[in-house]
Amino acid sequence: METPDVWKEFSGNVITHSGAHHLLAILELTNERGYARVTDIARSLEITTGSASTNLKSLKGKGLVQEDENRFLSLSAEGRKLAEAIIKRRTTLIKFFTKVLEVSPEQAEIDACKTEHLLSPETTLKMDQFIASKA
Amino acid sequence: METPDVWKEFSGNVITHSGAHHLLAILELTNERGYARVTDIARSLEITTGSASTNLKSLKGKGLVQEDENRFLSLSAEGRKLAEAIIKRRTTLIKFFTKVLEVSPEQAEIDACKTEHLLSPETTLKMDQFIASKA
DNA sequence: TGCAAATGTTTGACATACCTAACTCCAAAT
DNA sequence: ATTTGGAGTTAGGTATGTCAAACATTTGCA
Repeated sequence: METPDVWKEFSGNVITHSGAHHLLAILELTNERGYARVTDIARSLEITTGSASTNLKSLKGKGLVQEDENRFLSLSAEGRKLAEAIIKRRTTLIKFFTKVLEVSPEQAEIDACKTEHLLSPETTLKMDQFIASKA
Repeated sequence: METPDVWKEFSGNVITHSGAHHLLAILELTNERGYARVTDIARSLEITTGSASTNLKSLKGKGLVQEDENRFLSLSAEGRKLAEAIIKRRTTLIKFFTKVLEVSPEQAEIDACKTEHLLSPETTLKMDQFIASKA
C-alpha cells in the first residue's frame, strides 16, 4: 500500500477552519441584527478584535468579504455562496451523524464543525440524498 | 442561532494533518520493508529530507516516534496506537463513502484523507457499526 | 584505504494562521 | 473642549510547515 500523494492537497483548501467561521459569523450576524462589524465578529467568535481585523483583511483580499464606507462588513456573492455551502454541509453532517449513525448530539456538533469546510460537494450531496432516501 | 463555541476546539487536535501522515508513512514503510529512515519518509511523502527531519524531531518530542542507534525510526506504543486509529478511520471513511454513499473512489480518498485525523472515535465507531449492520 | 555517494541535520528564508498588547481614531457626553 | 470609551489597525510574538543550501556523518565499493 502506497501513501497516496493526495495528502498534500490538504493545503489547497478553499478556506481555513477559522476563515469559514468568520464567514459564518458575518452571515449570522447580518441575518440576526442586520449588520456585522469587526467587533461584532470578534465577540461572536470569542477572539480579539485584532485577530478578527487581520483575519477579515485576508478574507477581503480573497474577495469573500466586503466593507462599506461605514465599516460594515458583508459577504460578497462568492463569500455568501461559500458560507451557505458550509452551513448546508454542517446541517447535513449533524443530521447524518445523529439520525443515521446515532452519534451523540455533542460529538456530532464537534465532528461536523471540524469537517464542514473540508468535505467535498460530491460527498455532501450524496449524504443528502442518502438522508432523503431514508426519510 | 448562535455560532457554537465549539469552533476553537479545532486547534486542540491531537495531531496535525502533516504529523498524521508522517506517522502513517513510518507504519507503512516498516510494514513493507522493515525499516523507515528519514530519507524513506521524505521520499514517501514527497518532501525534502530537511522538512522530514524537522517534522520528525517534533514527533519525537511528543513521544510518538522513536529512533534507534542506527537511525531507524519506529513508532512508540502511543504513536502506533494513534497511527492505527487513523488508518482505521481512513479505511472506514473510504468504505463508507464509496459503498454506502456511492461517492467516486477518487473523491472518497481525498475526503477521507482530509478528515481521517479529525473525526472522533465515537463517530468512527458508529460508522463502522453502520457498515457492519448493512453487510 | 580512501573517496564518492547517500544520509541526515541545521540554518535562514517564506508563507500561513493564530494570538496579545499597544496604539490611533473618532464620536458622544458632560 | 476635554475626557472617556468604543472601534479598528498595526506591531511583535508563537507555531507549523515548507524549501534550498551548507554542513556533517556514514556507508559502501573500487
